[in-house]
Amino acid sequence: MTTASRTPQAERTRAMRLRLLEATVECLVERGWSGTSTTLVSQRAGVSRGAQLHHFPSKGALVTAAVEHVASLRGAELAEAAASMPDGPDRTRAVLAMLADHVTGPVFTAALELWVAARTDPTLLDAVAPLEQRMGRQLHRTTVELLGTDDTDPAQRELVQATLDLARGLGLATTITDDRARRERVLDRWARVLDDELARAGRTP
Amino acid sequence: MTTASRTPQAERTRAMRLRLLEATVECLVERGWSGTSTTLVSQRAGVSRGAQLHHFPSKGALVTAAVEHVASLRGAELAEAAASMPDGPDRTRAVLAMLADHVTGPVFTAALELWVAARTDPTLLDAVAPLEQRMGRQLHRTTVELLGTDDTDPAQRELVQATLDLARGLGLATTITDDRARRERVLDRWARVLDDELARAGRTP
DNA sequence: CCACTTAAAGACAGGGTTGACTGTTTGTTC
DNA sequence: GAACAAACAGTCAACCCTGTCTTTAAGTGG
Repeated sequence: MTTASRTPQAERTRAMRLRLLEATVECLVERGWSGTSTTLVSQRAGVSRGAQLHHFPSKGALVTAAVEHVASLRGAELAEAAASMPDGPDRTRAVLAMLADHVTGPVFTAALELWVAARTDPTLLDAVAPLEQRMGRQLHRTTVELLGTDDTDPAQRELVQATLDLARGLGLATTITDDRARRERVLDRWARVLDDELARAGRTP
Repeated sequence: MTTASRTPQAERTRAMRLRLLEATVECLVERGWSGTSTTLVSQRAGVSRGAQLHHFPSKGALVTAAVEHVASLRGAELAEAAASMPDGPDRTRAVLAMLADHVTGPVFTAALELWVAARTDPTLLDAVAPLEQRMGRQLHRTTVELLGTDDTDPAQRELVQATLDLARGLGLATTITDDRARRERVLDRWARVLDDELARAGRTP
């Protein structure tokens, strides 16, 4: 027999790849896109350069995989936050808080780096664009569900879209100047406006 | 004589620097931050590497100067747009259109690249942060003026801030997926909501 | 007209990055 | 257990990027 194996190769592979992907994301967050070299990633992951190139033959392959990894992280983060959403009058504000947490966390930061880099890198764009679209839709759907809006009504739909764009904008602003107080004030205001306008547009909570 | 000079040195210097700065911005827009090498910039500007390093001794100096150049471009762009703002009921929508044009143009794109790069580059951050803050304030002031809001009223102030953050978010979204129709719909909706809420907050037009 | 300063050109070294390549170990399959 | 394939390790060459240095040209002021 082939005997029971001590350490299955599939397992080793998975672990190796995961370490590399996580190191890639860390580098992205700490050093930015141009500061993320394959050498640095392999060092940080504690993986030899040879092993790295075995699993990801090029930087493009590594980063593309990292993009998907980030996407799944984002999905998980989102689902988790959505699960523990309180009911009551403060629900709208809580949903906005969730969005704000999302766009001020490391996963969004990594995504932002990839996003900006992809703008001028066709290869990367091919990998990032569809994923971003998918994530965008999922975020929209989740938000609609949490807010209890009717997505077939243009008014409500566009208000949700505006909310998501606002969140993105706040996230971007945060990367360079982290003014939490300002962010909170804007979100407080937005929550009121949103409830107000959604009610007017005929939301049925 | 002292004689009248054929080509004054001051003029030559100005022209040289301007060519380099514009080439830098072009590179930033077309190639992104990591694709912007000093060599490429000098080639693109039609300036020898020696001359480039004479005017800007380091990449940091070049980019810092480019940041200021971008800032002044942004300021000019803004002032120009603000000057030709129509009166009447569509004024709010026109202001939003101006903001949208601003965040979808090349100058914003270049600024975005610098912004993201500065996040992980202390030297660059020192140059970018104050300028960005200045530009942010100017944009806010201009918007307040154009919308005719009372900036001492928290509600109106926060609505303006939200509007600017929304614009930033739309600009960011545009860099990767340019969905003009969606943008227009969101802005149409937001114009209505904004007028509505500003009226409620007591704006006196 | 001559000393002086600034502008411009281009070669060069040092450092870093990527991916190809060779060799070694470890699991898998017959 | 022997052949085979996959995983892993590390070196190396080619390349690019930055910034220093030397050299040449051009404008300026006495």
